[in-house]
Amino acid sequence: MGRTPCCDRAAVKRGPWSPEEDEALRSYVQRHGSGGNWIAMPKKAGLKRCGKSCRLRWLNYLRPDIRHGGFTDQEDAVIISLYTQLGSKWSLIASQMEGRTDNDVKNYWNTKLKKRLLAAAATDAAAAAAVSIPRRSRPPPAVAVPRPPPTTATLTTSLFPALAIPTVKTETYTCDDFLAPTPAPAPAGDPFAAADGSATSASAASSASNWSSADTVAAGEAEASFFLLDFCAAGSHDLGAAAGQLQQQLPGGYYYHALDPSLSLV
DNA sequence: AATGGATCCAACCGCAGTTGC
DNA sequence: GGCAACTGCGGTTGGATCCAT
Repeated sequence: MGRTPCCDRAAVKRGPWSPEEDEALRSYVQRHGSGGNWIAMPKKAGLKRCGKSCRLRWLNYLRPDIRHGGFTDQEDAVIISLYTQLGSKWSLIASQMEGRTDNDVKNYWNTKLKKRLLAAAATDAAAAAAVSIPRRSRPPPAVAVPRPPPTTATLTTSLFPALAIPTVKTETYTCDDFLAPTPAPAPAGDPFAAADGSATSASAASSASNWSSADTVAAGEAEASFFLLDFCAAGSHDLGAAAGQLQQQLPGGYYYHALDPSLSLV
């Protein structure tokens, strides 16, 4: 037995909204709210629309606080970061971005960001092949550091200081945190897979990360890891400086990190 | 100017979770 | 506890627009 339809499809209008319908919906919601009942609302507002359609139109288009298009680089970074940590939880991601809807973020990811990541991953792979660097084959760092036990601490970063993201990391980072995980085979159909068939950091960004640090997502895969490894090996524990240098050395990449300079490597 | 492919994004669909009876 | 109604969400679709040829 199928699910009861939310409305009579034959009796409701579908497709693009007219300016008159928009105005009717806007004025009704602004005067009365949705009344906690989107199903009953269209009739009260004089609209021949399904309640779900009204709700979607209001949330995604008519709400006064919505911004459309023109995503900034900072917003790109936030989306990539949150996508890596949360996966396709578009509503959750959008809730951390002022004036953005889940639909907007989802569309932006699917039409632009994902392609940008794909292109960057391809460039990355070509560059790595050109210099014949054995990826993830370096010896372990000389610095032996104890890893703090995982917690559910709130992660505070410079880009979204008040964002409470469940994370398995404490706020103390170790050099180990900047190592890419053991290369896993890419899932079937992974567009970001490396030439050898292993998953890349972009794979992770596209399907929820398995990186050990929530803040080094998609960090240019091994290049970023190696850089931070060297940084640690050189004896520096200044995470803020590491982030800055990494950004300079791998410009225009798809990596993202919002390392809080107040944090430090141990 | 015509056309066909690519891109964008609003809107729809169906499922899962929540709520109230 | 069971059921139906409702809400919220993520995936997908299709029409409009853009752009290259």
